[in-house]
Amino acid sequence: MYRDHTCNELRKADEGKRVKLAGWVAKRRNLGSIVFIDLRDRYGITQITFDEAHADLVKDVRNEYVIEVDGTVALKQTPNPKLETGEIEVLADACKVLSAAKTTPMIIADETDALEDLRLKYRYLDIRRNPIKEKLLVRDKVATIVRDVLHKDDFVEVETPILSKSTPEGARDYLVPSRLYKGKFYALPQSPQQYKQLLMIGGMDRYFQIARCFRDEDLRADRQPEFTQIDIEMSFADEEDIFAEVEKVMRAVFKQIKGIDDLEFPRIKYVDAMDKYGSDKPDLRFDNAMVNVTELFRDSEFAVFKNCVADGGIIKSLTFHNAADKLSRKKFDELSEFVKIYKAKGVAYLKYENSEFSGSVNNALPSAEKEALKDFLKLENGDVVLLLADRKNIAETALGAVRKKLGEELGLIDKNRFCFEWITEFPMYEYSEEEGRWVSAHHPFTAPRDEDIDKLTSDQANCYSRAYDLVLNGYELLSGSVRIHDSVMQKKVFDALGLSEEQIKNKFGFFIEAFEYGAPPHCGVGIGIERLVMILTGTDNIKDVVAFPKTASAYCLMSDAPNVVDQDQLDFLSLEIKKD
RNA sequence: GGUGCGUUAGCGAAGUUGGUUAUCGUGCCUCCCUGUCACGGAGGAGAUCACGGGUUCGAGUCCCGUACGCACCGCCA
Repeated sequence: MYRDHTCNELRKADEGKRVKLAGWVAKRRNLGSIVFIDLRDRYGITQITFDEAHADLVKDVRNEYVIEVDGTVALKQTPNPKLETGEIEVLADACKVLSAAKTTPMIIADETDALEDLRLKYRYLDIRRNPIKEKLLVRDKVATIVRDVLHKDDFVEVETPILSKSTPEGARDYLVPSRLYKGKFYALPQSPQQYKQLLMIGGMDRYFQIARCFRDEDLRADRQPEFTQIDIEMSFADEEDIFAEVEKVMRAVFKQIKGIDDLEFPRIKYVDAMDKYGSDKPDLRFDNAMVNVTELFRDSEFAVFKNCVADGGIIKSLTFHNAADKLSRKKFDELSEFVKIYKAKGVAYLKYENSEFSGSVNNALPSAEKEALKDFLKLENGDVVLLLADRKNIAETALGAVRKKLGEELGLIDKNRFCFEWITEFPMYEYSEEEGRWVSAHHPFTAPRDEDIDKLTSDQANCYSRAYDLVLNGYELLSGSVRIHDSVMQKKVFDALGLSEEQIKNKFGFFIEAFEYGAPPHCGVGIGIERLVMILTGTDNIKDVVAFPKTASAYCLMSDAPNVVDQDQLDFLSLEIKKD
């Protein structure tokens, strides 16, 4: 036996007790003939004291050595309120080195000066630090709560294949070459989508899985190439059923982890979200909705606005109260540069202070137009109005990005709030310039809105679906949809996507066939567990909640994956590496 | 695929208009210290300034390219 207590277990009441602890040397403080060691394990830290008679025991012990210590619990002369075990120490009389350690390349403490790339290279050391360790513990807790809630509601956890079939129409797949079938490939699942729908056809009624998913696309601060989804599917259910179940899961998670039990789940249609917030995942922790002011400037004396409207564009406004003295000329210049990222030409602004206007378009706009704007937006002294004129989607997206940026910079976001919203009725299709055809906005098994069924193949641009997202604090937490369970309707969607009989058969053959043997109405979701844990733990970096994450270029700094393989391995797979 | 920022002892940073021996903090090593908990004090070691090329009498500093890291746009059914 290496230990009979953990490093966060002993308290005042244990005074005099003989104990055995084991862990890592977090810190060694040598005061001459007395030596203090902070012993660390997963649970916490306990101070071990080696007095004059025993100091020699740890003469050669250094930071991060793994040691086993015997001793007696004693009260500290001066307690340390920063530690849970701060009132006691263990007076050691024996110490055994279980493992020596080299000097670590980074300081292993809550506050480390190491940058992220070094922390990724030595991730196992980083995991010893509380900030990372605690996030992994929260993640474990979330998974436990989710399993608990869903099991109580009769959901069955079923594992689906990792070696699966390449799914066209979507993200790039990670491919795995087959040895037995020369020239053929498995694909790692982007999500268990088709399998879970087949489970519904298999009568599995209520399914869930904590499922690893893989997408070979470029990364972001909130996106990894492999990630985990709480995947749920329900039969004989529609939006109301799945929303209720997801809300139940979220309430349980936030109650047990955050002690919060007043969550709300408002619903916003996709078109309204884009109109008001310029995003399909708006952060509703602050209001500041955009307002369409196109009509006010249809006949504007300001040519830029007038021409924009004449060309079919729109003008969006965004107001910030009491911000006139907080936003400088320089900041607006910066914003005008910022919106160019989103292909907008720039952003204009007006300040209304002391009942007077100023700002970039103050001179360009006649008083009457400014007064009309003031009345329309009910402007008050101290207000700042940003105006962006452009094509509809550019104006919405660019000003929406400004909304998010200034919301953060002006401190409008209450970090302690958790604002959910369901975004509903996403477009059924998006036009792909690249492919020159309509593609599924969600996936081709998504059901259209009942009232749009006649638009499926005739008016793709105005056809909306029964797809939905759950957004939390500006993050897309989950996506889902009511699925098509009718072969005839499915055929129509494939037609709209321009897929031939042949292509349908090749790409989805087995899946389509299954629907001919009795498919129940069903719907489901996939909840991104990393994003949920990110928000619960207050980080904006997905790597913080993944044990062994990849870099922004999908590389593992610790293991150096991906790597070159032996010629033998390639030969088995009948693969040849093409020279550039 | 694109844009921006970054790369200087183990780690984190400074380094001015290009100019002598590259600075600071921390970590590491040695010594001193019986109540520390970011212990304290004294001393010491530790750098091909990411890589390749160029400009220059002279480059950590300026220019070009490459690699890597980060963020964003495209992408992510």
